Amino acid sequence: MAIKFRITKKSKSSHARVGVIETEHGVINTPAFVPVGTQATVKGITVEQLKNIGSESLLCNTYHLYLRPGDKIVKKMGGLHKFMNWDRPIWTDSGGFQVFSLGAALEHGVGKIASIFPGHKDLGETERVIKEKFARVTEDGVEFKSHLDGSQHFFTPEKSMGIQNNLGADIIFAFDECTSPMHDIKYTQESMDRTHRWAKRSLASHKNSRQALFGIVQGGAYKDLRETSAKFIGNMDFSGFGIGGSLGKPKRDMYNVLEWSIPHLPEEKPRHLLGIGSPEDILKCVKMGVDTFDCVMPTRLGRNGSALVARGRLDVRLSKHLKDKNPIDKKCGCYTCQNYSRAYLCHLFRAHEMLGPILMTMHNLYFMENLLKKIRESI
RNA sequence: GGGCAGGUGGUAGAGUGGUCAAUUACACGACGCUGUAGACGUCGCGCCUUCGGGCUACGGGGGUUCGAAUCCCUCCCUGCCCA
Repeated sequence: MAIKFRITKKSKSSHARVGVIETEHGVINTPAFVPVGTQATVKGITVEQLKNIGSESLLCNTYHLYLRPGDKIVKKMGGLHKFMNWDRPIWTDSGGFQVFSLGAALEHGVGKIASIFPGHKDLGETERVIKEKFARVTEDGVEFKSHLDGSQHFFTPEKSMGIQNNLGADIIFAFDECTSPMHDIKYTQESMDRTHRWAKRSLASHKNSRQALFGIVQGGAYKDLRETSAKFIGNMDFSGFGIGGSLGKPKRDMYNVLEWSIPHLPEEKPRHLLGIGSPEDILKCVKMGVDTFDCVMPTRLGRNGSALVARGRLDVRLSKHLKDKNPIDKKCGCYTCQNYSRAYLCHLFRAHEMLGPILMTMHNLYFMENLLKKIRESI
């Protein structure tokens, strides 16, 4: 086993648990938030800053690093840890999400959590988007066009494993297809069955004993499918499990998905909820038994001017902060709040100074780290 | 005093007889962001509106024309050059 997972405490009032994932590059105390560093960097901040914030691991993306600089180069440079100078645990996403974000998501004009229903769309627009679709799914794998130069590529479970092996993360994911909330049950089931076959192939081609492979539960927002998928994937010899794919339309769908899936996953292995990470969601999902989360939200929001605060978000770009001497949050212990006012942050964003996104990213990641720490202590 | 070039919305700067309330950018205002095609995107940005439209606008005034930001006259202002 490339990792060890120890559950140190279980909640009496919920399915929440406290634990530790031990890897070759150190531990991850769970429940944990995993910052996303798609292109071998958490946008805007150094690994030193990330460590000071307290992040114990980060997640990079197979698709992006395969296209640039190329997994072979990363391998030649000594692997991701050495390449990006991060000696703590790293996760890599399998590239399956890009099948979605460059394929169905573009086609349907939605995210993982749909906020619109079909029927309102202009047909001409839809048609055009489909024509320009970047990804095509077949039994063997996914044919896709690079978003960088339009070149053709083909990912299979074996190829994803090979790339992730070259990248050298501690925890890697099986190749899957992330379905859209707009997919009907028929397509979602076909896709899920295919993802199951891909899971077997991923497992079969996974040879590197230093990496832990996580399987991914799919099945959209359909109860039967989620249960089937959780049982199927949960019974396989993975080191942990990711819950991915469409999480439905309204928010409660997502919680249903977890309620349908988690009971079928082995208790003693870690569970990761892919791509979810708003504070409210994490609070609820931990109670349902999720151990780890990765999400671009804190970094993206920060870069775009929104700070996470106890009450929700605070947009420092707003004119009302122009003369505000207060920090984002007086009680926050992060570097940004210890040293800078809202007025200054507001100014940085208006002046398009890069320090703005940097300071805000630091605040938001600290907020998440602090949130998860409090959650761990409260279980 | 003479010559030349100009004066367009918060700013810069298009437009040079009708399709112009006026391209575009910036600024400004608001909203959005959940395994990152995202330090990004969307919307608004003369006034009023029952959202159909109405009204006032391209330095000021006058004129030509069915019609002027666009052509003519005049005044004012700005910049550059010469004295």
